[in-house]
Amino acid sequence: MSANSRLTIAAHALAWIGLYQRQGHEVATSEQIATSANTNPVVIRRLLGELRNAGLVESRRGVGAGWSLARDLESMTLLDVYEAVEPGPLFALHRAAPDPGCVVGHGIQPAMQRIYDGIEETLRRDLARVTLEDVLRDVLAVPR
Amino acid sequence: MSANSRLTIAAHALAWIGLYQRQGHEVATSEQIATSANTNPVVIRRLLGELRNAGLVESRRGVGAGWSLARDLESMTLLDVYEAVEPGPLFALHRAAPDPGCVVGHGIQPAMQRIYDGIEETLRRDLARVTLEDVLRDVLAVPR
DNA sequence: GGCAGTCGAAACAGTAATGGTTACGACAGA
DNA sequence: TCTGTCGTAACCATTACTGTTTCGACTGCC
Repeated sequence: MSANSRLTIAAHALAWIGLYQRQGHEVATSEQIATSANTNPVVIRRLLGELRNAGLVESRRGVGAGWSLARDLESMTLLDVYEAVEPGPLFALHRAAPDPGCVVGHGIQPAMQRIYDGIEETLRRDLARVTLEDVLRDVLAVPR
Repeated sequence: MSANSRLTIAAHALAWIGLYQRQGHEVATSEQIATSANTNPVVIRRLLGELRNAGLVESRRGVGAGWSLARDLESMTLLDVYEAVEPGPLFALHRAAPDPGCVVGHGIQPAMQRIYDGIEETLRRDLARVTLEDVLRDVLAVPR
């Protein structure tokens, strides 16, 4: 599976903003977050833009601009982040429709779809169990 | 997520071979399976080659050659198929290592990895619960 | 009013995975 | 020897992700 790092980077950014605000700062810049995540500020802005569409963060423009949390870390789960940055399904069905004249070709898509739906439901439950507050706590608990 | 159809096509192929053998045939050709799955025989041979490496199917060469099941459908689970055709992890960590001098950059990877490990474990349990026999039964149960 | 810092967004390149296709050698049974 | 099928390499098109550059928009401050 061609795994991507979007969920990881998004969680990183949220934890970073949360910690930074806890230290008394108003907003965090994409530049700062990009330095911590070792990537490009535009990559961060793109991801945070999706999180803003989902209502997780807010952005200010102009001098002294930057990003701030729209909600408490405690009220955000990894499922919220996942839904904001990962639109597609985990598994795909056939790229081209299978032969409807074949018994297997006819029945395989509903059968697999039902299985995939169940799996995604479990994944979502797992993701919903972890808040960003949990993530930040675990991050800070890692020994130096 | 750039979902692929490898698990779907592999399950399709196995169900097809299983049903075909149940109808009294010795082996199935990649040509037949490709027709049912509406794809190219080489795509099927590539996938079945991975399933053969995993000990799920066998192939014969020469005239009258083709593919047959190496085990009963009842003894194969979607987890076996998943492991055979999907090597990578579900979620990736940072492409480039985050800043180790930053608290978040330092702790984020172990924290996220632990979460991802738990999620993959759940996924594997889900996949292990479904046998290919279940899949074929569900496929045949889909109304025309 | 102008300056400076930051976001917003478009555009482009590089990389990788996936899937489709062609081609051809290897193999084995008739 | 012929034929049908696998085994495999090679190539291409498409797509997604990531990184990068660029420039306009916005806003606070001087």
